Amino acid sequence: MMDVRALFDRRGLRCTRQRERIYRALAATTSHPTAEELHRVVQRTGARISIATVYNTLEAFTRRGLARRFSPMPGDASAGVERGGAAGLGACRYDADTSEHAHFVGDDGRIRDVPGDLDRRLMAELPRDLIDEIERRMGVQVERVSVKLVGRQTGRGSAC
Amino acid sequence: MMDVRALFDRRGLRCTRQRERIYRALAATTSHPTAEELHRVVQRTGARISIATVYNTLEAFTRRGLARRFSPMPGDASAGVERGGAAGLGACRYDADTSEHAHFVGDDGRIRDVPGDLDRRLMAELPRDLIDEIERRMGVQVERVSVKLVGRQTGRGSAC
DNA sequence: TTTCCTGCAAAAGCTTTGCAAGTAC
DNA sequence: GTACTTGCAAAGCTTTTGCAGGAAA
Repeated sequence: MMDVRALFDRRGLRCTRQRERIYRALAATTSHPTAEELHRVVQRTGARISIATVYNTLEAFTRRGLARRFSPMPGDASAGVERGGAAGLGACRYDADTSEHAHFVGDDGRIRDVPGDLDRRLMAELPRDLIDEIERRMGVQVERVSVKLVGRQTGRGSAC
Repeated sequence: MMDVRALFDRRGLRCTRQRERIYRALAATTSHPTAEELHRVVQRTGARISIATVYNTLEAFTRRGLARRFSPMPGDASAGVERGGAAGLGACRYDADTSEHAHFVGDDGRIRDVPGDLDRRLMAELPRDLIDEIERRMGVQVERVSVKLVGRQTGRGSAC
């Protein structure tokens, strides 16, 4: 069990029942849930909570670095967006793992983490000097490099 | 001047005045415009066109591989989304360049292409055998690798 | 006790859709 | 002539917001 209160303290967030449950639910899964999904999960634990609070809380988490947010839509493959869904896209997905890691986005829109060791090797292959040159030439400062693999599920896979 | 009609033909799309203008407008810019922006541009050329048609057309283009779509929101930086914007996120952005290329997303939400040569070097650094191993371990087939650089604008830059 | 958070309902924004009229082929 | 497109307005979904009551520190 982790000390969520300390975590919140460090980021200047008040520790409320709702926030704690949301955070625990988010940290307990690797499924990159949507706000709606988290809402359902938290409610099932017997807490009174509104969807607006879930959104507000996730926004707060994201801004304080306690969570990452991903926009809907498999990259731009347009697949995975079954029906006329939301504002055309689906809903944002969230992750309590804020570390730099690669994702695989399948044609069903699901986001899966690339296994840690492969992920690290992938990131390590991106040469720092090339990034430096991009910064110089484009007049920018690169803060994060996001690698997304887009494709299809073909089997069960051996790694989680 | 390009033969848009032939392009459409090859993809099984009827060539209408509206579609042709939308395509030309999209192909003529590197600014990754939104549907709304394209709508304005096309209207300025003196064409009667509705926003719904722009959306429908861009959807058709995206599905037939004539355009790429990007979800709003700088990765997940949450920055760049100034005000309570759209459904919280902004609007999707489009690009007639469907080739595999890296993007830089600034804190203002603007998307810029990484200059061609740097882009190619960056993509080339991703080792095929590592991707292969990811496919094997995860039980997936990787169809595209999307690299996105997230950061801030610091100067004018020397390259477009 | 002061400041922040929650819930509710309403608003906002992007995108899609139903339908009648129009147009490409 | 047939099948696909367009325009319009309305609907749809996700996310934000205003406000009054409640809770954290």
